[in-house]
Amino acid sequence: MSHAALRKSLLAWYRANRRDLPWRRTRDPYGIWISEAMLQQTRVETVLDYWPKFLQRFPNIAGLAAAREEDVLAAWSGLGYYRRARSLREAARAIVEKHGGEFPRERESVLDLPGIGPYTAGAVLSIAFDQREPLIDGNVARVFSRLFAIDDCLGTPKSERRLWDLARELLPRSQSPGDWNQALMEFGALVCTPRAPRCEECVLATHCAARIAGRVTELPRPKARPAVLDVELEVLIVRRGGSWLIEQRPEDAARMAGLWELPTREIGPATGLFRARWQPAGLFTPGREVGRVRHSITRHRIDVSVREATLAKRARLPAHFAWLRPRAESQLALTGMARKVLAFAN
DNA sequence: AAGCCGGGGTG
DNA sequence: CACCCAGGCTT
Repeated sequence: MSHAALRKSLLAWYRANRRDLPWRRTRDPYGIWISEAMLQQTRVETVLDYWPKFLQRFPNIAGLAAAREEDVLAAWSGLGYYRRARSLREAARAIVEKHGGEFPRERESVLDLPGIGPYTAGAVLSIAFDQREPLIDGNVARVFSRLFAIDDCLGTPKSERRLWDLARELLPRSQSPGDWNQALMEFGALVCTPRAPRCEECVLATHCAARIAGRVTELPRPKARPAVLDVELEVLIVRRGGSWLIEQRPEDAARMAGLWELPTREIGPATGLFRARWQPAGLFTPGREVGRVRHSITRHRIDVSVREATLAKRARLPAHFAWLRPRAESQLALTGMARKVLAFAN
């Protein structure tokens, strides 16, 4: 299929099938940037809940730059990959410092911002500024690897180079590059899906190398995944009035730094994800188990034993403890696991 | 190049 | 269950 015919078919499909997503209703680079940061490794359905609230809370670059980090984390709470939130704020501050508060239009300047890599740079520049910049995300990688029967494992330098070369080559000259990039991603999300792709309704099927070779289900070749680790935790429900005792993770923690969680310790083999014993010792008297909760954090599969507990008499709580008042959850940067356990215990 | 970061939906 | 999602950063 000629590039021209390919573009025509896919753009026609996109015009007829594109979802009406809220961030597709704006041309504001700030809103588009926020959506792209949220969408990193995160499903559209999840972002639908967070994007409007985040924009209401931090309406523009200056507002985000002036915000306290804990407030940005609170708005991000539950989305995961919390470095994205910190980077967003840092990048907003850099834009105020170096670019007069206006989102930069030069690719190199955009790539200099923390949290923005090749994908996000291409997305914001093409969608917000109509620049002829390509992008590769998980969807586009899958579409291309099938369309052109690329055998190399995803993630290798060879396949990366090939994918970006293709993306650059296919980018239309006379049509909106933002629409084209979004058409590719939308097609991957709705038709050329990871499993059970809808080849019967695929407008590119007759020209799909994988389809012609009968290899759709074996492409793309996935990259090897790290082994899963099992973690066993004990989490305490300590009530005072209607409040719950919560504990802040250290600022220098490798993961979820500074976020709030319920008092937690690892029961099984230590992974370093959570502390090994209650701190300080003797503070809690654990009571009965009220239930178990399953959770996962990246490659860790977590089995949580939720226990009621009481504080020792005349306990002196260290400063990293606090009481979470009812209905104050939304204003605090709780971990997703803490939200899950609280919802369960309620 | 490989490992790491959250959390959840889906087949 | 396994897989992977509008990735980026660090080593």
